[in-house]
Amino acid sequence: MSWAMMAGHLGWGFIEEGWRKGPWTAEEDKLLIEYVKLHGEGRWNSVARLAGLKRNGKSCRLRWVNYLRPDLKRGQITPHEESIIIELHARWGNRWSTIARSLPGRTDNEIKNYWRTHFKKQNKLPSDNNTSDHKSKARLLKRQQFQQQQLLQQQQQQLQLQQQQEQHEQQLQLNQLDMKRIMSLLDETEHKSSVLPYVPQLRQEMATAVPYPNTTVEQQQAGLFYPMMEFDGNVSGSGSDTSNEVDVLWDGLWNLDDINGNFGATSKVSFHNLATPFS
DNA sequence: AATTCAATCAACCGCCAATCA
DNA sequence: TTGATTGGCGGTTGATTGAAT
Repeated sequence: MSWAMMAGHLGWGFIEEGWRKGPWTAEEDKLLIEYVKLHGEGRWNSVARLAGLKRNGKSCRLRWVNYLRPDLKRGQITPHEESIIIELHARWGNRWSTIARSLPGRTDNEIKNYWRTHFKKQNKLPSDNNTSDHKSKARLLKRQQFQQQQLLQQQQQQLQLQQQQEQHEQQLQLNQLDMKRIMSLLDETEHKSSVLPYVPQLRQEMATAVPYPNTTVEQQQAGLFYPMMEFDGNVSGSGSDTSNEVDVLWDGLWNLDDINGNFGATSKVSFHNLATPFS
Protein backbone atom coordinates (compact mmCIF):
# COMPACT_ATOMS: atom_id res chain seq x y z
CA MET A 1 0.00 0.00 0.00
CA SER A 2 1.41 3.39 -0.96
CA TRP A 3 1.76 6.39 1.36
CA ALA A 4 -0.85 8.28 -0.62
CA MET A 5 -3.31 5.40 -0.33
CA MET A 6 -2.69 5.14 3.39
CA ALA A 7 -3.04 8.86 3.73
CA GLY A 8 -6.29 8.58 1.88
CA HIS A 9 -7.57 5.89 4.21
CA LEU A 10 -6.43 7.40 7.45
CA GLY A 11 -6.09 11.09 6.75
CA TRP A 12 -2.75 12.81 6.13
CA GLY A 13 -0.47 10.55 8.06
CA PHE A 14 -1.54 7.29 9.62
CA ILE A 15 -1.43 5.53 12.94
CA GLU A 16 0.41 2.30 13.64
CA GLU A 17 0.49 0.86 17.15
CA GLY A 18 -0.63 4.20 18.53
CA TRP A 19 2.06 6.24 16.74
CA ARG A 20 1.41 8.56 13.87
CA LYS A 21 3.62 8.08 10.84
CA GLY A 22 4.20 9.82 7.54
CA PRO A 23 4.63 13.50 6.79
CA TRP A 24 4.51 15.96 9.63
CA THR A 25 1.77 18.56 9.83
CA ALA A 26 2.32 22.23 10.72
CA GLU A 27 0.50 21.63 13.97
CA GLU A 28 2.83 18.80 14.93
CA ASP A 29 5.82 20.94 14.08
CA LYS A 30 4.50 23.68 16.30
CA LEU A 31 4.03 21.29 19.21
CA LEU A 32 7.53 19.92 18.79
CA ILE A 33 9.08 23.40 18.63
CA GLU A 34 7.21 24.37 21.77
CA TYR A 35 8.41 21.23 23.48
CA VAL A 36 12.06 21.91 22.65
CA LYS A 37 11.68 25.52 23.75
CA LEU A 38 10.44 24.37 27.13
CA HIS A 39 12.50 21.25 27.73
CA GLY A 40 15.44 21.53 25.40
CA GLU A 41 16.73 18.86 23.04
CA GLY A 42 16.86 15.29 24.23
CA ARG A 43 14.50 13.00 26.13
CA TRP A 44 12.67 12.47 22.88
CA ASN A 45 10.53 9.68 24.22
CA SER A 46 8.94 12.15 26.61
CA VAL A 47 7.69 14.28 23.74
CA ALA A 48 4.61 12.20 23.17
CA ARG A 49 3.62 12.44 26.83
CA LEU A 50 4.62 16.06 27.45
CA ALA A 51 3.75 17.68 24.15
CA GLY A 52 0.73 15.64 23.24
CA LEU A 53 2.28 14.40 20.03
CA LYS A 54 1.41 10.98 18.71
CA ARG A 55 4.93 10.51 17.40
CA ASN A 56 7.61 8.26 18.76
CA GLY A 57 10.85 9.67 20.08
CA LYS A 58 12.88 8.75 17.07
CA SER A 59 10.52 10.45 14.71
CA CYS A 60 10.52 13.60 16.85
CA ARG A 61 14.28 13.71 17.08
CA LEU A 62 14.64 13.22 13.36
CA ARG A 63 12.12 15.92 12.57
CA TRP A 64 13.87 18.36 14.88
CA VAL A 65 17.40 17.55 13.77
CA ASN A 66 16.71 17.48 10.07
CA TYR A 67 14.05 20.09 9.66
CA LEU A 68 13.06 22.26 12.62
CA ARG A 69 16.38 23.17 14.20
CA PRO A 70 16.75 26.94 13.95
CA ASP A 71 20.41 26.85 12.98
CA LEU A 72 19.82 24.86 9.83
CA LYS A 73 21.13 26.31 6.63
CA ARG A 74 18.61 26.21 3.82
CA GLY A 75 19.32 26.21 0.16
CA GLN A 76 21.64 24.40 -2.16
CA ILE A 77 24.98 22.98 -1.21
CA THR A 78 27.60 25.48 -2.34
CA PRO A 79 30.63 24.46 -4.42
CA HIS A 80 32.78 25.11 -1.38
CA GLU A 81 30.63 22.81 0.75
CA GLU A 82 30.72 20.26 -2.02
CA SER A 83 34.49 20.25 -2.05
CA ILE A 84 34.49 19.78 1.71
CA ILE A 85 32.09 16.87 1.37
CA ILE A 86 34.28 15.26 -1.27
CA GLU A 87 37.39 15.70 0.79
CA LEU A 88 35.84 14.46 4.01
CA HIS A 89 34.14 11.55 2.32
CA ALA A 90 37.50 10.50 0.95
CA ARG A 91 38.81 10.60 4.49
CA TRP A 92 35.87 9.25 6.48
CA GLY A 93 33.77 7.30 4.03
CA ASN A 94 30.04 7.16 4.75
CA ARG A 95 30.34 8.66 8.21
CA TRP A 96 27.77 11.29 7.44
CA SER A 97 27.37 12.67 10.91
CA THR A 98 31.13 13.16 11.15
CA ILE A 99 31.14 14.95 7.82
CA ALA A 100 28.13 17.03 8.85
CA ARG A 101 30.01 18.36 11.87
CA SER A 102 32.34 20.15 9.50
CA LEU A 103 29.46 21.77 7.67
CA PRO A 104 27.54 23.97 10.10
CA GLY A 105 23.85 24.11 9.34
CA ARG A 106 23.89 20.97 7.23
CA THR A 107 22.49 17.68 8.44
CA ASP A 108 23.90 14.22 7.96
CA ASN A 109 20.73 13.30 6.13
CA GLU A 110 21.14 16.22 3.76
CA ILE A 111 24.75 15.39 3.02
CA LYS A 112 23.92 11.73 2.60
CA ASN A 113 21.16 12.56 0.14
CA TYR A 114 23.43 14.95 -1.69
CA TRP A 115 26.15 12.38 -1.99
CA ARG A 116 23.78 9.72 -3.20
CA THR A 117 22.26 11.89 -5.89
CA HIS A 118 25.48 13.51 -7.05
CA PHE A 119 28.25 11.02 -6.64
CA LYS A 120 26.94 7.54 -5.94
CA LYS A 121 26.01 7.02 -9.55
CA GLN A 122 29.60 7.40 -10.61
CA ASN A 123 30.08 3.80 -9.53
CA LYS A 124 27.46 2.55 -11.92
CA LEU A 125 28.69 1.90 -15.42
CA PRO A 126 26.31 2.95 -18.17
CA SER A 127 24.93 -0.02 -20.07
CA ASP A 128 23.93 1.58 -23.35
CA ASN A 129 24.61 4.65 -25.42
CA ASN A 130 21.28 6.43 -25.43
CA THR A 131 21.10 10.23 -25.30
CA SER A 132 20.14 10.27 -21.66
CA ASP A 133 23.31 8.42 -20.87
CA HIS A 134 25.33 10.83 -22.94
CA LYS A 135 23.83 13.74 -21.08
CA SER A 136 24.45 12.27 -17.70
CA LYS A 137 27.96 11.38 -18.80
CA ALA A 138 28.54 14.95 -19.86
CA ARG A 139 27.18 16.22 -16.56
CA LEU A 140 29.36 13.80 -14.70
CA LEU A 141 32.42 14.83 -16.65
CA LYS A 142 31.67 18.48 -16.06
CA ARG A 143 31.23 17.85 -12.38
CA GLN A 144 34.46 15.89 -12.17
CA GLN A 145 36.31 18.65 -13.97
CA PHE A 146 34.83 21.16 -11.56
CA GLN A 147 35.86 19.05 -8.60
CA GLN A 148 39.39 18.72 -9.90
CA GLN A 149 39.53 22.45 -10.40
CA GLN A 150 38.31 23.01 -6.86
CA LEU A 151 40.90 20.66 -5.43
CA LEU A 152 43.61 22.32 -7.45
CA GLN A 153 42.53 25.72 -6.20
CA GLN A 154 42.52 24.48 -2.64
CA GLN A 155 46.00 23.08 -2.99
CA GLN A 156 47.23 26.35 -4.45
CA GLN A 157 45.61 28.31 -1.63
CA GLN A 158 47.22 26.07 0.95
CA LEU A 159 50.61 26.51 -0.68
CA GLN A 160 50.14 30.26 -0.72
CA LEU A 161 49.12 30.27 2.92
CA GLN A 162 52.14 28.21 3.83
CA GLN A 163 54.45 30.65 2.07
CA GLN A 164 52.77 33.56 3.82
CA GLN A 165 53.19 31.84 7.16
CA GLU A 166 56.87 31.28 6.53
CA GLN A 167 57.32 34.93 5.63
CA HIS A 168 55.36 35.92 8.67
CA GLU A 169 57.48 33.80 10.98
CA GLN A 170 60.63 35.42 9.61
CA GLN A 171 59.10 38.84 10.18
CA LEU A 172 58.15 37.82 13.71
CA GLN A 173 61.67 36.78 14.53
CA LEU A 174 62.91 40.15 13.33
CA ASN A 175 60.26 41.94 15.32
CA GLN A 176 61.04 39.99 18.45
CA LEU A 177 64.59 41.22 18.13
CA ASP A 178 63.21 44.71 17.66
CA MET A 179 61.08 44.28 20.76
CA LYS A 180 64.10 43.30 22.81
CA ARG A 181 65.90 46.36 21.56
CA ILE A 182 62.90 48.51 22.43
CA MET A 183 62.81 47.11 25.93
CA SER A 184 66.46 47.80 26.51
CA LEU A 185 66.09 51.28 25.05
CA LEU A 186 63.08 51.90 27.27
CA ASP A 187 65.12 50.84 30.24
CA GLU A 188 67.70 53.37 29.27
CA THR A 189 65.08 56.06 28.69
CA GLU A 190 63.47 55.31 32.02
CA HIS A 191 66.78 55.52 33.70
CA LYS A 192 67.77 58.77 32.03
CA SER A 193 64.73 60.92 32.59
CA SER A 194 61.01 61.14 33.10
CA VAL A 195 60.06 60.77 29.44
CA LEU A 196 57.09 58.45 28.84
CA PRO A 197 55.73 58.32 32.34
CA TYR A 198 53.23 55.61 31.40
CA VAL A 199 55.65 53.39 29.59
CA PRO A 200 56.51 51.17 32.54
CA GLN A 201 52.83 50.36 32.85
CA LEU A 202 52.77 49.57 29.19
CA ARG A 203 55.72 47.30 29.59
CA GLN A 204 54.06 45.53 32.43
CA GLU A 205 50.97 45.07 30.32
CA MET A 206 53.06 43.65 27.55
CA ALA A 207 54.94 41.40 29.90
CA THR A 208 51.73 39.95 31.26
CA ALA A 209 49.79 40.26 28.06
CA VAL A 210 47.11 37.78 27.27
CA PRO A 211 47.02 36.71 23.64
CA TYR A 212 45.05 39.04 21.48
CA PRO A 213 41.62 37.46 21.24
CA ASN A 214 41.35 37.80 17.50
CA THR A 215 44.57 36.04 16.69
CA THR A 216 44.58 32.44 15.65
CA VAL A 217 46.12 29.76 17.79
CA GLU A 218 48.94 29.53 15.27
CA GLN A 219 49.52 33.24 15.46
CA GLN A 220 49.51 33.14 19.23
CA GLN A 221 51.91 30.25 19.27
CA ALA A 222 54.12 32.22 16.91
CA GLY A 223 54.06 35.04 19.43
CA LEU A 224 51.76 37.47 17.67
CA PHE A 225 49.82 38.82 20.61
CA TYR A 226 48.92 42.24 19.40
CA PRO A 227 47.14 43.62 16.41
CA MET A 228 48.65 46.35 14.36
CA MET A 229 48.02 49.56 16.17
CA GLU A 230 48.23 53.24 15.68
CA PHE A 231 49.93 55.34 18.23
CA ASP A 232 47.85 58.34 19.14
CA GLY A 233 49.95 59.58 22.06
CA ASN A 234 52.89 61.84 21.86
CA VAL A 235 55.87 59.86 23.01
CA SER A 236 58.70 61.97 21.79
CA GLY A 237 59.29 65.49 22.86
CA SER A 238 62.22 65.29 25.16
CA GLY A 239 64.60 65.33 22.27
CA SER A 240 66.51 62.37 23.49
CA ASP A 241 68.32 60.27 20.90
CA THR A 242 67.00 57.02 22.25
CA SER A 243 63.39 58.12 22.08
CA ASN A 244 63.75 58.84 18.39
CA GLU A 245 65.13 55.39 17.90
CA VAL A 246 62.22 54.01 19.87
CA ASP A 247 59.83 55.80 17.53
CA VAL A 248 61.45 54.26 14.51
CA LEU A 249 61.28 50.83 16.03
CA TRP A 250 57.67 51.22 17.13
CA ASP A 251 56.81 52.28 13.60
CA GLY A 252 58.23 49.05 12.36
CA LEU A 253 56.00 47.15 14.71
CA TRP A 254 52.89 49.17 14.01
CA ASN A 255 53.19 48.35 10.34
CA LEU A 256 53.46 44.65 10.87
CA ASP A 257 50.92 42.86 8.74
CA ASP A 258 49.47 39.62 9.91
CA ILE A 259 49.32 36.43 7.92
CA ASN A 260 45.91 37.07 6.48
CA GLY A 261 46.23 40.80 6.23
CA ASN A 262 43.53 41.24 8.82
CA PHE A 263 45.42 43.85 10.71
CA GLY A 264 45.52 46.45 8.03
CA ALA A 265 44.89 50.15 8.33
CA THR A 266 41.28 49.56 9.28
CA SER A 267 42.23 47.36 12.17
CA LYS A 268 44.01 49.71 14.44
CA VAL A 269 43.71 50.27 18.13
CA SER A 270 44.95 53.20 20.09
CA PHE A 271 47.83 53.15 22.48
CA HIS A 272 45.31 53.52 25.22
CA ASN A 273 43.68 50.28 24.19
CA LEU A 274 46.97 48.56 24.48
CA ALA A 275 47.32 49.64 28.08
CA THR A 276 43.96 48.16 29.01
CA PRO A 277 43.52 44.41 28.87
CA PHE A 278 41.68 43.06 25.87
CA SER A 279 38.31 41.76 26.70
C1' DA B 1 -1.27 18.00 -23.15
C1' DA B 2 0.16 13.70 -21.43
C1' DT B 3 3.71 10.77 -20.12
C1' DT B 4 8.23 9.45 -18.59
C1' DC B 5 12.23 9.96 -16.04
C1' DA B 6 15.66 11.75 -12.97
C1' DA B 7 16.71 14.55 -9.08
C1' DT B 8 15.64 15.85 -4.62
C1' DC B 9 13.97 15.49 -0.14
C1' DA B 10 11.60 13.74 3.99
C1' DA B 11 10.88 10.02 6.69
C1' DC B 12 11.26 5.25 8.27
C1' DC B 13 13.89 1.03 9.54
C1' DG B 14 17.30 -1.73 11.71
C1' DC B 15 21.41 -1.87 14.11
C1' DC B 16 24.52 -0.52 17.65
C1' DA B 17 26.49 1.80 21.61
C1' DA B 18 25.79 4.38 25.76
C1' DT B 19 23.21 4.95 29.80
C1' DC B 20 20.36 3.70 33.54
C1' DA B 21 17.96 0.96 37.01
C1' DT C 1 26.50 -7.69 36.05
C1' DT C 2 22.69 -7.58 33.24
C1' DG C 3 18.65 -6.39 30.80
C1' DA C 4 15.85 -2.49 29.26
C1' DT C 5 15.69 1.95 27.38
C1' DT C 6 17.24 5.68 24.70
C1' DG C 7 19.62 8.16 21.25
C1' DG C 8 22.47 8.27 17.21
C1' DC C 9 23.82 6.61 12.81
C1' DG C 10 23.77 4.75 8.13
C1' DG C 11 20.90 2.60 4.70
C1' DT C 12 16.77 2.62 2.25
C1' DT C 13 12.24 3.81 0.53
C1' DG C 14 8.72 6.49 -1.44
C1' DA C 15 6.53 11.12 -2.54
C1' DT C 16 7.10 15.27 -5.01
C1' DT C 17 8.72 18.20 -8.54
C1' DG C 18 10.46 19.77 -12.74
C1' DA C 19 12.55 18.88 -17.15
C1' DA C 20 12.56 16.20 -21.28
C1' DT C 21 10.16 13.66 -24.72
